[in-house]
Amino acid sequence: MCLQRVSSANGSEDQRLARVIKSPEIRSAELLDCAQRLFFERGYNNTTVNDIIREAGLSKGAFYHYFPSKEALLEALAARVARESMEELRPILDDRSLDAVERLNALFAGSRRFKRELAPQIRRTFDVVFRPENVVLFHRIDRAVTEVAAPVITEIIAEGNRAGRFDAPDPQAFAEMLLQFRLSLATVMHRAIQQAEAGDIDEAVRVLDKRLRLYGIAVDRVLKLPDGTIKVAEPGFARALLAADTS
Amino acid sequence: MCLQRVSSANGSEDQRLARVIKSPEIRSAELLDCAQRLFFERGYNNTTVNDIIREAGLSKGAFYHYFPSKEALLEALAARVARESMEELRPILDDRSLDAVERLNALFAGSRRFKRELAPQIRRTFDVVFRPENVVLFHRIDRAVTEVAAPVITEIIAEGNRAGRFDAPDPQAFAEMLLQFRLSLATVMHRAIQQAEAGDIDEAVRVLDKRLRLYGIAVDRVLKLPDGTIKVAEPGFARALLAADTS
DNA sequence: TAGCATTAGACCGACCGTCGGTCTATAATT
DNA sequence: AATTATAGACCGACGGTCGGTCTAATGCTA
Repeated sequence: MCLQRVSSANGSEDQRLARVIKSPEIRSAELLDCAQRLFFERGYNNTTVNDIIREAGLSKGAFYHYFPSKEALLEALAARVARESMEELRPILDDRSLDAVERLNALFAGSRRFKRELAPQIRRTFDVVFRPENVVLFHRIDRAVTEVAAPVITEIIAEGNRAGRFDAPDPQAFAEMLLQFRLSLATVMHRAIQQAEAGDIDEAVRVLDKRLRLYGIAVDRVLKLPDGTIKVAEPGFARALLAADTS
Repeated sequence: MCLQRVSSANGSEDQRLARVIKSPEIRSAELLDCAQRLFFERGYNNTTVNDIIREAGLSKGAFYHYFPSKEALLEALAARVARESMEELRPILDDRSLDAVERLNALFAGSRRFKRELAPQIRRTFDVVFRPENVVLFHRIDRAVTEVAAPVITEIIAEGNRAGRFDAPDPQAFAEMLLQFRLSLATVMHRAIQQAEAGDIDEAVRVLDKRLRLYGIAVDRVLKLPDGTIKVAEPGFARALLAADTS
């Protein structure tokens, strides 16, 4: 899909790019694909526009035909990532049989399942994205995710309030605060990944697992639920993520 | 303090910078001063090293004699800001007469007082630092502040636990989570400032004030305190900040 | 309807300006 | 003499621009 180079008519190696015309949707999707791979591998600042177009097999001009700037590409990528992860969880949001607590738990469970399935890739990505020098990348994706998730969480909290399960004075404000809260895991996650990579997997698993449980308790408390109601941790999850083979 | 230009020995105007030698402490402090002003005015990415040395009145070579990179300068600046704001609150931390709840409230009150005193400047700075394109600046300062504040908050929580006022399973983890929590105010703050600048001061004040109260409640709940125990909001504070004359 | 002209816009890549960072020379200090 | 602090010319990388090319679809003519 990436990196096409064409030999010229005379059969000798030709360094020039062939002019290949594709539909704009395909092209921009390909650019996003390449950008995603590279950004998640080396970070935003460490990926040049030239890297991207080399991988995608098209020219500078073409790139700037599709995106007004490198920044804009990042923005578009963040939006796509946010949209896709939302779609991943769609079934849970549409399930009419769940009450607010069950729905929150199902959302956490869903994103755990997703992470387990793609454990090696996720771990590598986290390892890059949570690095301090990659804040820009991290922050843009976070903003995009928050944007799509906030209304959804707000609605769940409002529903929980109506059912008398939650006691959240202001669903929207609480949704925003809870979403902010999840970022406290980024640092912990990054530390754990580093530690695991350094060889101390057991300790890393222990710490991460504990923090996931504490995070769940904090969420419980903010919503006035009994400690342990919201389940963020899960036996074996931390280990599955941290011990994933990323070679 | 910034921008000195010197006429040469022959009395004629000399465009070259004179070689002025100062003690390293002074020099690096001056560089940090200039950097702080510029970063807080235009952001990190929008301030070039040349801008800084022009303002500070010294050469490229001298700059790189003191700091190995622009990044390192930012790091040092963040550390200084964190250290200074900590010193500002030192009296409260040293006050042996306060219990844990009182100490937390005193810390919030102290940082409110600080912000009120410097309202115009603080508001302008927030307006810049909370902008999405300035995440790097924001994040570095946040990290530095978190680093110095975490042990302090951990100790307060532990003390509150011992006194039976808090119920926080893991003081350190809870300290880190609570510190993370404060970032939820950044977005709100930024929105409010924008709104105030757009003219709708009353609405901005109302929103910010409400969010400060809700933030306090969230903190209460995480620590298992009755709603309203921790006072983050204060009558007139939001207005003092948002209506400050920044012209 | 075959053949030609026109046009939109996808695409190319040389080039440019900016900016972080380096290097050599030199002035002051010890 | 050696070391430290400075100056500022210079470098290379990188994001972004610009003039122009190529192609496929559309319109027009005979």
